[in-house]
Order: sequence, then structure tokens, then C-alpha cells
Amino acid sequence: MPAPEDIPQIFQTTGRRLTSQRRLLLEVLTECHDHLDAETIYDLAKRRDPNISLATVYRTLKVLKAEGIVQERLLEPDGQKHHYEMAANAHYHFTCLECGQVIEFESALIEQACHELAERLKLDVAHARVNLDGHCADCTQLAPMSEDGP
Amino acid sequence: MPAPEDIPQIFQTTGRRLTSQRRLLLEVLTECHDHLDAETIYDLAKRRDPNISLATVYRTLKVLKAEGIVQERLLEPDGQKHHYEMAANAHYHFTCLECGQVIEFESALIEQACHELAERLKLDVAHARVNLDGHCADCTQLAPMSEDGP
DNA sequence: AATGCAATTGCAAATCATTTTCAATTAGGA
DNA sequence: TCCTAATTGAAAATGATTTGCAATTGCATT
Ligand SMILES: [Mn+2]
Ligand SMILES: [Mn+2]
Ligand SMILES: [Zn+2]
Ligand SMILES: [Zn+2]
Repeated sequence: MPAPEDIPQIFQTTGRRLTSQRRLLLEVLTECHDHLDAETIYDLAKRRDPNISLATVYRTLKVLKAEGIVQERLLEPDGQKHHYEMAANAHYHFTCLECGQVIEFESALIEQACHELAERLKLDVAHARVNLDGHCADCTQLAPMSEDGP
Repeated sequence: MPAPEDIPQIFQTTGRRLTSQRRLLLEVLTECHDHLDAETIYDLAKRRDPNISLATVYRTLKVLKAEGIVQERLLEPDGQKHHYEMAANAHYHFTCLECGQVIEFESALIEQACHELAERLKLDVAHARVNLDGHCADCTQLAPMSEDGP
């Protein structure tokens, strides 16, 4: 999770160029604190640079992901499009199957689970892709519950 | 995770038909204890029924998933194709970024994390999509490690 | 400031997993 | 056995993402 001022350094070090398009996409991602898909990022960027192309959005997202500057998420359980957000403190996501709401959360238990597995099997866990699906508090009231109820 | 003998019942109850193609695909999935993608399932099935179509494989997988008979997994971190396995005891997966090996594991900690979130936010967690990525024990020896090393 | 060139871009066409359309077939209840 | 809605195969369509290519542009170097 690099600080914004470190980004030019990162690019320079890897022989990458900090183009106007990349700067713009970084702005969009930084300003919009949300989980955006490529098309939405494209739309937002196009407002400030009408010439930017969707291909550049995808290419840039791939670069930013490779550099650890953005994180890619698969929030929808049936996995169509990816969503992106600036890399920040490690966190996970819950998606409501009913209303689509996404809730971020942290979890020491999940981190423990990763450590435990790593130690037990002598392997190295680089990343945890964790997404919980279910019904949010609002939707739970109305929806029929899955298992046994009180 | 229904027992094999319950499957006809499940189909009947939901007005679905137990066709020869569906029986065949259930056989393939049951016999091959592995995580198969749709194309592989198709290839295996075609050996016994050369007329079966890939469309039917996809349609059947969707039905079996909806009925909770098979589970869909996204094992590869860059999420191209899905993999399928018969629903069994809840478990998670670790994928080695180097050699592609997939390791199954169970985790009470992850289940705790789900319960904790559910209770804290009064929501209902129906399913946990958990995939850890990293380097397996074999590949860790050779690969440059990610963070600080001893 | 001018030069050189590899990295990057926009556009269009290409991929590729998955879905859909539709006419023909078939499971399974009456 | 009949009837009909569910299912199928084949081919075309979809939709997110990628790629080929010629034109542009950062940026290190004169
Ligand atoms: Mn997030
Ligand atoms: Mn498994
Ligand atoms: Zn909801
Ligand atoms: Zn490995």
C-alpha cells in the first residue's frame, strides 16, 4: 500500500512512464472511495480526458495492480466483472445477494487462518481472496432464512 | 451437500428432469475427485456420450450449483474459468502461483470469522468464497520471498 | 532546447469463457 | 400411450478483457 508520493518513484524504478492517462486514472481511483469496475473508471476518466480509451484503462489497471498500487476484487458471486480500489489496509468484503450492497470488514481471525495454514504446511500466503456472500441486515428481515430459525 | 441417493428427489421436487446427460455429468463429477473446469468436464463426458454439447454442460452445472449439488470455485487468481466439484464438507483452497497446485484445507478460524461478522452486523453469511494464493512448500524454497526473511 | 527511442496510446479487431436462440427431442405425470 | 413443458444440440451471440499495429509521447541523453 504505497503512499501517493511514492508512486512516481515506483514507476521510475520499474522503467514505467507516468503518462497523463495514468495520472488521471490514479486521480479517479483516489478520489472515488468505492469499488469501481473498469467501465465505470473509464466513464469517470473520460469526463476529464475524452480521448482516453477503455484499453488504456485495462492496461493501466493491470500495471497498477502489478505494482501493488490498486487491488482487484471479485465482489459479485457469479464473477463477471472485476472491481478495483486503491490498495489500503488489508480488508475483506461481504456482498448482499439481495441488494448488492458491499460491506468492508477487517478480520484478525482470517489473518490468523492464513498464518496457521502457512505455518502448518510450510508455505507462503501472499494474498487472501475472501468474499462473504449472504443477506445484509436490512434484507435479512424480509428474506426467508437459509437454515433453521428460532 | 446432498447424498447421491437424494439427487433424484431434489430434481423431482423442483420440477427438473433427470436426463441422461445430467446423470452422466453427475457421474463424471463424482468419479473424478478433482476441480474440473467446464471444458474438461465436457471432454470427459464426451467419451461416454459423444453427442453431449458444451452448452448442456454449462446449463447442467448451473442447475447443479443452484441445487447445492456442486460448488463453483475460482481457483486462479486472475479469474478466467471456473472450476467445479461435488459439494462436500466445507473447505477452502490455496493456489500456488508458481506451479498451480491447489491445496484444500479446512479452517475453524475462517468459520469463526464468518460467525463473528454475522453476529456483529446482524447479517446472514450464506457462503464464504475464500482462496489463498502464494507459494507452496516446494516452490517457496526456490522463489524469492515476498517480505523480510530470517 | 533538440534528439532518440522504447514505452505507451487509441482504435479496431480478436479472444475466450459463458450464455442464448430456436427448432427438435424427451422425461415423466396423467 | 399421450401430452406438454423441460431439455437438448448446434450455431450464433454476448460481454469482459486483451491484443495488433501504427502513431504518439515520456524521459534519459546529448
Ligand atoms: Mn474494499
Ligand atoms: Mn475443493
Ligand atoms: Zn441487502
Ligand atoms: Zn508450487
